[in-house]
Amino acid sequence: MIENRYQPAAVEGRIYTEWEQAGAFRAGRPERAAAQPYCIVIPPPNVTGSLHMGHALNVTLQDILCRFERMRGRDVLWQPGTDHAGIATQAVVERQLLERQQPGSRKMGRDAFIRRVWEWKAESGGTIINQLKRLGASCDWSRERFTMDDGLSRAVLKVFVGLHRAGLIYKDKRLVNWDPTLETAISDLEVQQVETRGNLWHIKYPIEGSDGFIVVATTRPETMLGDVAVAVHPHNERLKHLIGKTAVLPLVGRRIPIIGDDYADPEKGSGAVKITPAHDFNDFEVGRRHGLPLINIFDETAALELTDNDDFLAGVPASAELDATLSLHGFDRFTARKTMVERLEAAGLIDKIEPTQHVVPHGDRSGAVLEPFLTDQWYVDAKTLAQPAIEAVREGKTAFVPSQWEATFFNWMENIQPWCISRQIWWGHQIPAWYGPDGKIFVAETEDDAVADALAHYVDIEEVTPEDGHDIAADPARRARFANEYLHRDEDVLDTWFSSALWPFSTLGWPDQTPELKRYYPTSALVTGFDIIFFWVARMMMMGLYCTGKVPFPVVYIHALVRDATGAKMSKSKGNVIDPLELVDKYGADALRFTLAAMAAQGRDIKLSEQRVEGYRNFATKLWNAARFAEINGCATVEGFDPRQAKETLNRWIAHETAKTAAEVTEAIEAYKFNDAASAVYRFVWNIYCDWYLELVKPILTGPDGEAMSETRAMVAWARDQILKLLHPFMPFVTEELWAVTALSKRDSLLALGKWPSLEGIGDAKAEAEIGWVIDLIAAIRSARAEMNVNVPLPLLMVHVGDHVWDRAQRWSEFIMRMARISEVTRSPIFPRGAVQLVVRGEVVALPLAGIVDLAAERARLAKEMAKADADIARIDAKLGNPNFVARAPQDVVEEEKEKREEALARKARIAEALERLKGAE
RNA sequence: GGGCGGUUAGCUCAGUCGGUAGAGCGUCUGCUUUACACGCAGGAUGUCGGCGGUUCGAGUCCGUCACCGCCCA
Repeated sequence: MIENRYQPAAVEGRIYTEWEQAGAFRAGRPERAAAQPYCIVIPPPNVTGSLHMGHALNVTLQDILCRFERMRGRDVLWQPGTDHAGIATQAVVERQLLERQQPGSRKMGRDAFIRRVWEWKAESGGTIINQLKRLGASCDWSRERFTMDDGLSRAVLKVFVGLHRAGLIYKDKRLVNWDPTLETAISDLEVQQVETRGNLWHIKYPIEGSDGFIVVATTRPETMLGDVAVAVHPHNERLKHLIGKTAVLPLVGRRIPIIGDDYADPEKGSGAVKITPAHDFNDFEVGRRHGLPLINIFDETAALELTDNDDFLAGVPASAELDATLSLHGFDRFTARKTMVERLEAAGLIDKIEPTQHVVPHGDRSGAVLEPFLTDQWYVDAKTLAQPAIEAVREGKTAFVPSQWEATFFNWMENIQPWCISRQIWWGHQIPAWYGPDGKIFVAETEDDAVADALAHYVDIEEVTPEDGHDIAADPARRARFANEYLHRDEDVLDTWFSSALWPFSTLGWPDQTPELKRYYPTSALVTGFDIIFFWVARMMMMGLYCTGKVPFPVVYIHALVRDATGAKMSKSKGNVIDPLELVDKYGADALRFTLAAMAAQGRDIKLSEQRVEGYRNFATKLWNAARFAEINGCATVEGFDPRQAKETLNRWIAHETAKTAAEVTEAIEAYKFNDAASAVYRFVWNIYCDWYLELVKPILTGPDGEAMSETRAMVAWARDQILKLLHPFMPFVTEELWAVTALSKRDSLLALGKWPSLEGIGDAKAEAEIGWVIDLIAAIRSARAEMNVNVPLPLLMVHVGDHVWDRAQRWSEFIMRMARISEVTRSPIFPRGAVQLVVRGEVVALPLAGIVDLAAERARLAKEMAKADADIARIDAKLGNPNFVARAPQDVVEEEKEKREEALARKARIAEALERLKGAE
């Protein structure tokens, strides 16, 4: 006997093990060799990660799709894996070293540190995978990949070298967003612009050969040490006469030109701006336009670097002022700012200090204030790669769902900037570039290839004799020595997203033409959050098209972000994450999954409420008890049972409703409307199957044995089985468990590998009409007696009804008596005095309540109905009285309104009669 | 500054051909009805943010304003 409560904690682990042991999630199961493939690649979570609500939503939706397609018979590959997450992981391990008071990464050295990270990955990298399993994710774990696996790393090298040869990866010296705490460059996307309160310092720069000053306004006075010019707008009436003159940079003594450039907005600040090309993106452009030098005044940690800084000292005469400034060497930028402002104030060079609100770039990982920094970095020519991706979306080869995201995608792709892909950290794919003693760069997939290229080059320029070149090339030991002595590999690693961009095909074996690649690529859909459209989706599109010539997926389903109570994005650094596993522990994975699916309406963020999860836990219990009811009543799956052959109207009706629901659920999942699918199956299970079918079926199941009983038992079990299937993608654990425990003999297969209901052609409008009437009648009686507070059993009179209605009433009398507490159903030609009138689908029935009923209550009830009828009539009359409506509205709409009017009038007349009779009863 | 989304019942949210507003939770009333109190039955609750327009008809389309949020600069 089934227990009366479903206990998720006791079941989920066991069920998951069964799935894995059966290889249920394995792609390429032999019996599906001829099936159509279906493939989703998981957005690889960080190995550092632990499951948060965003993962839970993301994984639930993918699992729904995968389980759905698997049940539809397709050969499903849900490709799992994790991302090495360069900066994040390196930071975690470094923090750990610090906490344990062990030597830091720099002290350990590169190789030791990387070994340390691998060790860390080995011991805790599996955490997130186990958490995904707890949610029920049906990934093919045998194919789990990691972005730093050998195979994937090979793909990375191949793409890097290929893009470099094609001129689409290049090295460039330009300003990058520099994170001074992580001491690495980051990409534009990793910059968070934060609205910050600050000051606008107005500083007076003396003008050479006069007593005058030009006042520049800046939010970053410390960068003035790198100033190379002052700019004013050429049309600035007040200041344009200064163009061509020279200013003397305070604290330094550098002579800098005053130039005309329309970047200097006359309305802003003082109208004049200092130009610091090495420390400001806009100034960099201004400097380039005017051929100005670049003076970098910071080191990698954004501390001042002044002594021995030739650029800084060039052309600056020695002075006490300069010496004082040089003493700031090594100061942090913010300390330097404070000191410098004090000195300027003392010198009377601060014109004013204006409080201001401005945006300051911060690193999204470290939270540090970023510094525009002049460095050599590797870039991807994203503009070129973006073109085919833009085309593909425009042509519909890849569609976003909801489609509004396409605008976001285009907007970014059309304005895309070069992608800085080098990072000055150690954990990641080391850039396959080797430098020769002359600075020549050799990019190759292996060191051996680089050596070969280098030898060819140095023979070519006669640094190495052809004979030596030949000898070195022929001898592995000498090649290694040559590499060691003459070549130096680039220290940097690639942006994590570089390898993620290859994920849809690198996980399938690319660059080898593996059977998996052939079968599952392009994948079938991508499911992800909008926050990584730029980071990941766009880059997969670019790389996929470049490397394989095909879009990596035809559909990108963009789901909502699960936000915290204030609507802020949940993130580890903010510490505002809700732990989904706590909810799983408390209510079960199925309840959480169903909640997320039900709330996954397109285009809206999710604020999760625990009450909702509790409600769907109750739903699982309801389902559980429905199965228990079936078991108690001997309803077991009948092999080969065909619902189309059912004779009982009630059974034909539930078959009809089941088929309708199956169609709704199927259609909704196909359209990625997970919430519609969830509510359709919820409503059916609870409000149709449990509330009505199982209740109506009770007299049959407790009645005498016979054909009706056996057919009904079979139908109860059949409908339950359909429910388990329809619900399985949403609630895999409880449905799988019920699939097993409700079986008399072992089922053919696990439910996870079961067949999705395909119930076309099961429909019965007549059954629907008949059972619909019974339901409406019972509801009307219940409502009336509740309103009048009558609990005793009552007879039901069918008042001057036609024969076929009477027949129907008799057919269902037993059911009506049971469910509406009716003592007997009889036919009456007249309406008895003092009876309560109900109208159900146009037929009048009466509850003889003379002496029982509270006349005042009944009068009130009728008055309420009368008011509603009047309101309906008034509304329809207003419509039909409008000649424009009759003339312009579609004919069927007008007809419908006329019918409604007739119905409302008839209703009103009956209510009037009833009120009349009530008077007679008094 | 540019763009996007939101504003619907006390709360959280559905409502994708324009045709009399829905769910869950909460709330109120009544129930030891032989699966389930994580339950059953019944009830109440909305100038669909404001204003204007299109239309026979607008929560739904257009314009505008307000507030909230996000993305980009």
